[in-house]
Amino acid sequence: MTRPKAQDGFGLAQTRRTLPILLLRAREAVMENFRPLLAAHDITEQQWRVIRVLEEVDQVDASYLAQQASILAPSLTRIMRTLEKRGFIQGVRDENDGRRTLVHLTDEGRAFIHKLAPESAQIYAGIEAKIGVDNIEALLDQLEALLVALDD
Amino acid sequence: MTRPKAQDGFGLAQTRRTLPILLLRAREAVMENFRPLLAAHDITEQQWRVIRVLEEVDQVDASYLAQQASILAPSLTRIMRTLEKRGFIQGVRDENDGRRTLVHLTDEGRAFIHKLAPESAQIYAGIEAKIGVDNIEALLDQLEALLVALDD
DNA sequence: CGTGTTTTATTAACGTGTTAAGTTTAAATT
DNA sequence: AATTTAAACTTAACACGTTAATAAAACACG
Repeated sequence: MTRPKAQDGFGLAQTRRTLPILLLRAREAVMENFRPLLAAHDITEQQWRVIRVLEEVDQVDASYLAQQASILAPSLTRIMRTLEKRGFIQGVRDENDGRRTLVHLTDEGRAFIHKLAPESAQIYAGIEAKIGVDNIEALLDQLEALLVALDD
Repeated sequence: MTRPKAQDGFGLAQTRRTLPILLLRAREAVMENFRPLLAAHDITEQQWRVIRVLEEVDQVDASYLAQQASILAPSLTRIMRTLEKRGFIQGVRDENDGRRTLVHLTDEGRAFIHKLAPESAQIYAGIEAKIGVDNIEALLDQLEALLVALDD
């Protein structure tokens, strides 16, 4: 027995309670907690994602990096330029395949991550405390299930 | 008994399984389904949100509209200019409070929504079919709970 | 081989996200 | 009533999202 589905008169669900809106707001509510830290260190959310992915994988091509960080290729091009200017990453042309750019973190980039890591982990722990670790795990499971279900 | 938390060596959760990334990817996976429809009618996701909110409320001030559509004020200023040029909305200065702009849908804007509504509803139904209505409802509940828990 | 196709990445163009600063109008203080 | 403070936008500046077009390298295969 499901609850009645909230709709208007012509088939559209109310905007308040739809996946697009609630996923957007939930993400916004989560990110709000990280913004002060990121702003204090002059790094954007996307740049932070990129170097964190690099910290986990060492050396990868740009396409894989874009996919892992959920960033489109044109954005990654710009972000890499910024991060390279700042000395956090380095991109080198792949010898075996001249089309590819291999990217890796510099020591400076790694040091930057390690500098922010404790506070970042603390912020995430704070979120876990507010929501409940089990609730978060359940939510993550459902989100992964959604991705699988929608993966054409 | 919860599963072990996936972490790296210094406190950060793996990027693959965190709220920011999974909320982003889930939203992306959902929106992908709507993009063809929106593109075919030359309207952005955000513009569509704005006029859909207006369809539900009749006449509101810009601040409330921005909040309901989850759009920041500067973006809404630009979006309203676009939608007004296209004849879908109209903004009028509030007589009682000269700072406010009251916004309402035009007949043309309403007609536009009604034109897209069936296909939009159909797309959402397709998503519901893939994920399961009960799963979606459960997910929406959890997202709303997250918003409440994080609402400082 | 050489030509056509695919893949990888970049550039271009435009719209939105985000923060900060500026404007205009209301409200609050004194 | 005059000044100050707050509220509701708007503008500006820069970064990212998104699609389409371009460039260069690798592949396919006739």
